[in-house]
Amino acid sequence: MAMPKKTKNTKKTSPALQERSSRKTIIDVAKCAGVHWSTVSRGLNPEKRHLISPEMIERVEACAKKLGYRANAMASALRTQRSRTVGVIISNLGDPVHPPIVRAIEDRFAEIGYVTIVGNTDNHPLRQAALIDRFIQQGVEGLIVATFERNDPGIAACVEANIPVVAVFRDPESEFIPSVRVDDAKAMELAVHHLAECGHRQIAHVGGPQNVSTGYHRYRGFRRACKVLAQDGVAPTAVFGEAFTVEEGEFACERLLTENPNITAIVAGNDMLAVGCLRHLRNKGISCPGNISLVGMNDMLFMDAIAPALTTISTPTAELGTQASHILIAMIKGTPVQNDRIVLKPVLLARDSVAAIKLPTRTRSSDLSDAAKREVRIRHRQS
Amino acid sequence: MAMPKKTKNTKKTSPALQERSSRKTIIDVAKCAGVHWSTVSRGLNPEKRHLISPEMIERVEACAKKLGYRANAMASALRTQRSRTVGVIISNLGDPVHPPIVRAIEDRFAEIGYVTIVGNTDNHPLRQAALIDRFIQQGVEGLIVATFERNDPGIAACVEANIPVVAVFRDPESEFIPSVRVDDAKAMELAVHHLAECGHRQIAHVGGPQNVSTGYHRYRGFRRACKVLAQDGVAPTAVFGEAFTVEEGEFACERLLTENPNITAIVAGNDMLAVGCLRHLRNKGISCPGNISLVGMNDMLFMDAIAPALTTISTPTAELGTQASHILIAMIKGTPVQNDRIVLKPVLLARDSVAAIKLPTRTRSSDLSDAAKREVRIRHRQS
DNA sequence: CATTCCCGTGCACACGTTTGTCAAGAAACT
DNA sequence: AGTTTCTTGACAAACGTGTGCACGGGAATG
Repeated sequence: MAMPKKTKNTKKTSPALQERSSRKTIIDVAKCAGVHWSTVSRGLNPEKRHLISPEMIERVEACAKKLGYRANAMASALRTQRSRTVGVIISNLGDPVHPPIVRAIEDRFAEIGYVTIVGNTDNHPLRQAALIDRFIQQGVEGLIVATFERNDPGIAACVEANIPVVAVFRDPESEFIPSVRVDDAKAMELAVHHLAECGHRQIAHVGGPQNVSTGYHRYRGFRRACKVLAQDGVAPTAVFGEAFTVEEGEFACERLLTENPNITAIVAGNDMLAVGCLRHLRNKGISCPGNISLVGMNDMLFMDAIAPALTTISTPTAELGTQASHILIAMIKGTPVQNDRIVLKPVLLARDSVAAIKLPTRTRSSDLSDAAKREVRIRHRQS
Repeated sequence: MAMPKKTKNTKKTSPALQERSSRKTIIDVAKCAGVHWSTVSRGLNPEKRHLISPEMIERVEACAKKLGYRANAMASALRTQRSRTVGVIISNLGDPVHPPIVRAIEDRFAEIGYVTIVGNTDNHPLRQAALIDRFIQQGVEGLIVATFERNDPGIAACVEANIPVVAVFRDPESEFIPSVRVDDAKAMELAVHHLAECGHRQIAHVGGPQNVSTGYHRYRGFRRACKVLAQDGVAPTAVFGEAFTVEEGEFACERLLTENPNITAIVAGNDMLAVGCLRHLRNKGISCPGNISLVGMNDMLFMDAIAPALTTISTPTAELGTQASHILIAMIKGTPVQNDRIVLKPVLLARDSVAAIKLPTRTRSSDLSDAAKREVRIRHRQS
């Protein structure tokens, strides 16, 4: 056979590869400009551009634009080991609390030319594990995780893979993981104090799952606040939903009211649960705030438009995402991060779902209102 | 053997590269299993696995697991020209219509091992262009875009780059771009007919921007429906917001009512605009539905919980995302796609923001209710 | 004018995979 | 037993880019 043994540049590549080869490479640009492609690489890279003469840069850029050249991010990532990609893991984009967080993260990383990939776990631990795996495999430079449970085993996989991770919205209670969250316990204290000020004494908590830090800390904050006010006759009760959903709130509220028909106020662990409570109350013909007052948490979108406008604790979701991004960016750059345990302050938004009731005997709301009152802003959402 | 002349694998790589080198490669696995790395590659690749003996596969897999090997997606993508990545472009994740769409897309692509990257444009055309550019550069295999305007120039960049694109939620009016959307005109017809049935004759449209297909088609549908019912005395009016936001709805509603104080019903182009209208009405002390009835569109989350519960046209957002994903997956695989112009049916959800008013003279609601009535489902959201 | 220095460019290797080709060994058939 | 067929693993060439190193030429200096 007359075939030479060195048949390198023949059509060895599979047909599938050729199809998309319309994409221009650095070599095409070099050919167009009549220079070596390494020169093109430097001319197009802002950090190495100073090595190249200005007119050469101009020539290269002109050719690149003419050919519609776009650098191949995969090749670049492979060579530099930097994918310019971060991952965000949440339980469910459909939950209105998450989109603002993700939005803020995407914004911050877009600013530095990074791309954001998202994944939903629906609170399945193994789906979370699979997601983290896929993202690491994909080469993410960092991860922002909103689904960590307390002492989550999934954390191990991340630190083992030596990839920067920050927890947002939850407290992983791990010394290795920076976190950004709101002061959940404080939030519940605000709610309880507000209700006590309004004369409520039989206060119940409709909480979320206790294996996630938000549910746990909020319940603790609720109990602590009640204990502080025990001298005033504040008596706590609590039921828990299996998840932070409207349905679970509805069920939990039903259980609560059958077991404790005499409560006058509910602190929900979440606006979702609060909406569930509201639905149950409406179904049973119980007036809110006429018969029972209700406080939610997070101030999700439209919580000021529902009936009754929900008194709730606002959570700065966008700020959460922004702060988490700042930390992660610092970690990626290798910059030392000064404060990696950020706890934001919650604010009570007094609206229409809480009513004052007549105090039974002595009135001593004055001394407990002192500290609490400063935290309260009576305002409706403007934006 | 003492020092071969081949000293290639010396420490030539920059220190930055070495840091992360804790990551195991296919070579580590091969060394562990005592075979050539090509064998490892095939043993781990389901499609080529049949070329390898079962016990060898087992050995390779054991080593891979032992070392915690994760294939480098970037290298794989570079070699195969397939990144297993898709991009989703929306205007704003903070708009409650979008998250369910994105969620559905992420789900569908996760099923086939793909990763989803998202980007927000805030309706800036150049930000959209930049985003498309970044995504293509990133090597996405396909794009789902929810921000195309009518005859959007950004489409050109996509088809030129020879990358599959499908438009969702909007109609790009381009022959090259498959699309999945709801029948906007039909939706407005449902609304107008419903109002007419309830006795309304002075019906106004608070519409969105006319350069986006949704705003445009909804206005056209509104006008068409009014024209059909002109014999019954239905008179149309219209004002437009600059964007689909609550604020724009508020302003538009104000303009509408100062210019046309005698209207009795409003068809909003969007639930956001509807909520804006509601806010203006409340501020002015105008009762809804007492004085003015209101119909929204999309049935965003909590639209059944606001006051009054909003009568609106439901949009199957998740279905939108799912259908778009199916089309895009087919395009990526190269499978011919049978129907690439999907138009889903809207459904009217009658709730509390529409009230019947006494008809002025002759009552002939019977004949126009025949066709319309079948489309109406009186139900409140269950989930 | 000769030497030194520096600036700009070209060369070649490496990043970690996938995959066409091929040689060697086992099995099966004549 | 010899030959063919089949199985299995090894080899090496890419994918497109970044970057250390070497080299060439012009300017500056003695």
